Amino acid sequence: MPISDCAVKDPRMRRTRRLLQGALRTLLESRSFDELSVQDIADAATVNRATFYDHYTDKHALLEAMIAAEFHQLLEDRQVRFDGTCASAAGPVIHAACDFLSVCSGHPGPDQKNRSIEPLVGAAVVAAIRRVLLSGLAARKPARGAAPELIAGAAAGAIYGAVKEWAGRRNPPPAEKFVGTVLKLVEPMLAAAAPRERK
Amino acid sequence: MPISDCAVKDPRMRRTRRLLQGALRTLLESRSFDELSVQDIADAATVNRATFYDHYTDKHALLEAMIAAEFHQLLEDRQVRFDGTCASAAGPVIHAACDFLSVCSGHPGPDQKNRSIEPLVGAAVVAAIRRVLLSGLAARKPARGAAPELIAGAAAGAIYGAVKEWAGRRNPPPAEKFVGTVLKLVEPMLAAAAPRERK
DNA sequence: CAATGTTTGTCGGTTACACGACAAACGTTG
DNA sequence: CAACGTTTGTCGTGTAACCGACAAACATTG
Repeated sequence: MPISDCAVKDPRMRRTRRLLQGALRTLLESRSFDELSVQDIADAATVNRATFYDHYTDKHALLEAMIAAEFHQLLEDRQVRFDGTCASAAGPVIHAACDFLSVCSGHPGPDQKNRSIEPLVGAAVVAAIRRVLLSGLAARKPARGAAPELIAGAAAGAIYGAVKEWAGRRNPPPAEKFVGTVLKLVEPMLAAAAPRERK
Repeated sequence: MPISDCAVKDPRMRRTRRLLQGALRTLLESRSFDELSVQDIADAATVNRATFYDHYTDKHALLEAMIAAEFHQLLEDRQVRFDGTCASAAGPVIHAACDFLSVCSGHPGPDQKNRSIEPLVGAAVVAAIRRVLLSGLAARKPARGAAPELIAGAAAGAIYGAVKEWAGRRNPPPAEKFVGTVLKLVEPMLAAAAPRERK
C-alpha cells in the first residue's frame, strides 16, 4: 500500500515520485489522460511498472498527487502563506487558484480532451487549498462553534467553485478584481473562526 | 570497481549515470570543473555520494564518460556512420568533431576557466572518434601490414589534433572547407588498410 | 609545528527498485 | 457465446541505491 506523499525521507522515493509526476505532466502534453496506461507512464519515468504501484494505487492517484504538488509549488514560488490572523489574507491564495486553473491542463476550457478528469483535478486543488487555509487557521486559538477543519473545507470548496466559474467564463474580469469579489464572499466564513475583533 | 558504460542492462544503472552526467553538464554552466566536489555532483543528481563511486572511480571518469556520450549522441542525431569501404566516408565524422569542439564547454577558447580539463576532454573525444572509425574498419577484411586498431588510433589522433587547431584559430575557415582539408590528410592513413582498389 | 576542517575513497547493513510471473478484469473480434 | 489480446494489480526473488562510519589525503589557520 502506497504511503502519503508527505513525510517521505528516502531520497529514492522522492526521486521516483518526482520522475513519475514529471512523466505524467510531459505525456499529458501530447496525449489525453484516458489514453495513458500505467506502463506508458512508468516507461517515460524510467521506472518499473511494479514500482509505480509501490507509490500510487493507480494513475488517478498519481494525477492527484501531481496536481497537489504543482499547486503547492506555485504557492511556494510566490511565498504565499495564509496567515490566519486576518481573513483577507486569503487573497493571494485565491489569486493563485485563478492562475493555476487558467493554465492547468485538463480543464473546463474548450478542449474536450481531458474533460473526464476534471473532477479529480478539482478535488486535488480543493484539498490543496484546504490544507493551506487549515495551516493558517490552526495557528490561532480554536474557534467557538465551528471546527477549523470545517471552516477550511467549506472555504476551500467555495473558493474553488468560484474560481472554476470564473475560469469558464467567456469574458472573465481581470483576476485582481475577481479576487476581491470572492474575498467578500468567503471573508465571513473565515472570520467565523476568528478571535474576537478588537474595536 | 565501476564497469564500462557499454553493456549496462539494469535500468537503474542507466538512469543513475544519466542523472550524474546531466548534473555535471548543468553544474559546468555555472562553476568550473575544479570547483566541483563529488558531493556537489551527487547532490545535483539526487544520488548518494557512495553510489557515485559504484559507477565512476572519480569525477574525471564521469567527465570522460559524459563527453563520450555527448559525442556519440551527436553522431546518432545526424545518423553519422563511418562506412569503412571508402576513406572519404570519414568526412561527416570530422565535421561532427568540428561542431562538437566549437560548442563543447571547457575548451581552448578564450575562457581560462576549464583549461585544466582540456586534456581529459581531448582524450575522451579521441577515444570516441577512434571507436567510430574502428567500427567501420572492422566491418571489412583485415588490412595487410597495419592492424585496424592502429589505423583507427592514428587517424583519430590526427583528426582531433587538426580540429583542435582549427577551433583555436582566430579566423577559422568554414567547417565544410576545413573538413576537405583534413580529409586529404587522413585519407592515405585510412586507405592504407583498405582492400585493394578495383581499377 | 599542531589543530582544524574539507574532500576523498571504501566498507557492511538496510531498503527500495527491477523483473518475471500470475490471475483477474476488461474490451474486441469472429 | 468463446477466443483473444491488453491492461491491471499483486507477489517473491535478486540487485542496486542509500546511509553512516571510517581512515587517509589535503588545505587552512593559529
